[in-house]
Amino acid sequence: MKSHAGRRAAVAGLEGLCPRRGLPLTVQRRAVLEALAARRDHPTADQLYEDVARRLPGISRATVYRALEVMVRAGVVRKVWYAGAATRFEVPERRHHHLVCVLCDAVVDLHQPALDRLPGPGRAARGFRVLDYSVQFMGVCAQCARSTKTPPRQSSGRQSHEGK
Amino acid sequence: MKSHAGRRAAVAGLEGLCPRRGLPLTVQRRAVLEALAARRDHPTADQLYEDVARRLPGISRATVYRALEVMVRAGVVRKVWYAGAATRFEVPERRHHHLVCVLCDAVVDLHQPALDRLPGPGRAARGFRVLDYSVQFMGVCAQCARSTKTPPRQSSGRQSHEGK
DNA sequence: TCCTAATTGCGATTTTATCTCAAATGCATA
DNA sequence: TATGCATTTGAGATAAAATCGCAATTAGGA
Repeated sequence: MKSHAGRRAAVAGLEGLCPRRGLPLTVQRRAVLEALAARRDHPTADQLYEDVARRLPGISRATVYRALEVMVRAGVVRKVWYAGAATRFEVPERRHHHLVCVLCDAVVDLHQPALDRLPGPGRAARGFRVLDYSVQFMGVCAQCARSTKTPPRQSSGRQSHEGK
Repeated sequence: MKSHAGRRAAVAGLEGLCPRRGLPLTVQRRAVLEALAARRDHPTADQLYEDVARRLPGISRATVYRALEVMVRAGVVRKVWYAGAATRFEVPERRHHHLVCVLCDAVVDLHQPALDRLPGPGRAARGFRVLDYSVQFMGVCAQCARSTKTPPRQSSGRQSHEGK
């Protein structure tokens, strides 16, 4: 039965899940990734759980959450618009941008004049009234780069200072 | 001096809280805003509650949450990196950007080739390894613009200061 | 100062995310 | 193809974050 697994056009990035020993590709993880790829919006973990549970009855909610975390660290999946478990706030002042660490979720302000006058969203955003914008750079902060024990690639992160 | 905020006394945007009847400026709201302005990071609602409770013992957690919501809608405060109460995910594909409605938190993808080759964060981001970036346009979606025409409670909705 | 609408505080409730640990599974190796 | 072992899964409890309803209080215009 696994011989026809590729029939579904192997979801991009799946192979990245197993760079070496340590990140097994389970049916649950595959199902979560396929469920995510099948949507065109930005589903929450719970929405994905609903989707996956339809194909894999009995799957645990925790498994979906864990699968997403693993895949985020492997770079296969990305968090959209998120900063840890809680919403964060700021007072809008002069234009600034954000550096976001994909490993520890830290958000740091960045002032970069070269980015302060970008073109607008264009006609594709008809009906959307733009009030402001900012650029988000996703990457790995210096601290995480250090605490990550020489990763074989750019994946396989470790949770060392994940708390709050 | 008035063009740019940074003062502890007159917190920028506070006057925007009372565009007309309907958004009273309470001591609690002022305290929340001042607590937020006093920080240089991006605190959570709970962190702000801790800060405010030091000056206003007895203030309710719910009040802090509500004050933040009101101020977000008034444009005095902004949510950083947030999409409703839950984290959202996506499979990273070709470069795209996001339109984010500050009223309903909807996130819509936007493809805009003019934004696909922006300059990097520069030297200010020393030590930060950039993996990807995207532009977030904050504003009001068409749906919310319609339903906010003559709001029963929040009158004018917000003041525009786009070129800030 | 008076009056009215809006806000506050409190506690309960909902939503979202994480944890523990025995049992099951993936996968490298032979 | 079978075997061994580290890793993952499932289930429910638990923690964390956010919201809700209502009576008492307060802000702000007249």
